[in-house]
Amino acid sequence: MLKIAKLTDYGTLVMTTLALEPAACLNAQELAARSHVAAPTVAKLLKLLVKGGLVVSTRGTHGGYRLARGAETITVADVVSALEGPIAITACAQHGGGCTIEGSCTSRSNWRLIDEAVRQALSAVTLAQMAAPRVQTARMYGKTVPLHVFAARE
Amino acid sequence: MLKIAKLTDYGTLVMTTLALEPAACLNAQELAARSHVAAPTVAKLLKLLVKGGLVVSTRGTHGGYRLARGAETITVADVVSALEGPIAITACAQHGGGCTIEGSCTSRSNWRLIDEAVRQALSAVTLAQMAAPRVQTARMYGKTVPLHVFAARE
DNA sequence: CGATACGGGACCGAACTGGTGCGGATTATA
DNA sequence: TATAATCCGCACCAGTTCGGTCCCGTATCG
Repeated sequence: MLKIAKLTDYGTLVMTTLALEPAACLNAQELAARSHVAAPTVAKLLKLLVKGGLVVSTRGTHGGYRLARGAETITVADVVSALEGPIAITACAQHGGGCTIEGSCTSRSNWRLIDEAVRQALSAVTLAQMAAPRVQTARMYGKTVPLHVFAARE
Repeated sequence: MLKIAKLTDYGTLVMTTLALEPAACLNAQELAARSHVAAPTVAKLLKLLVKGGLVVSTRGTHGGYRLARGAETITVADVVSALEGPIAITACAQHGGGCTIEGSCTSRSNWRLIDEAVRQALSAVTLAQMAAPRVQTARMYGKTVPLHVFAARE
């Protein structure tokens, strides 16, 4: 558990695909084919990524998407934030609401430290690094995850 | 987002409560009162924590719970693992299933590094540290979270 | 024997997630 | 100017998960 959403996982996949061809303007369909993610899902992701300012879109006949910045300047934390909102392990870290039960709340401040550590871990890896091929037989998704998305797609 | 389950949050609260009184054998009701978490929820949490080997239980009339080890040797990662299962940011990290699409899977190995970093972040903080009071007005939960659990419980 | 308290389930409603579809806006090309 | 390609912003749906509650069995102490 404590895992990122599957969509976010797909999102990084799409982003790395995009990072491999910085100059080109790839449309949603093309990105779907290259990343092996279902086309409608890719489209949905791209909208969010545009909204987050990570990719820029071009409309029209030969429109498509490309990274807004260099792949070295985009971190995994950026992608996660764009797709899932601000990174906050605990619910209380954001929206400083009411509920100031200081007495039973001594541990809360420590959560923020953990929060920060996790955020740094995600910020430490850039898209460029993620896109770099590694000589290793990476396995993907066990039985609990729909394989059909990746298997047998052309 | 990317947040731990609310139950896990409560779990750490209960654990720190337990850590404050290592010698005593507190029952579920007492722990609920002290941690300001609903009693049935506390009971549920404790079952999982016992199963995870973090607390030991005593049955009978004056039964209750106490930490299985010293508070300095129990980390937040332990609690999270006990309540949410193994810590794995990405779904593919666990159950090495099929789906060996090496080509489109180059980024997978990098996820494991991030995974490890997050795990270390959670392992770095012990229960003893979480229980240590801090002179700071910690705020808890914004509008999106049920306050009634904490507010007005005697 | 009886009261107390843990243990392991089943259970339910609400919220979220992944995934799909459709009408509208924008741009290049013929 | 007309047409086709493409992005955009929703609304929608089914499945799953999550938080939370309840019940009954079992163990221990007095």
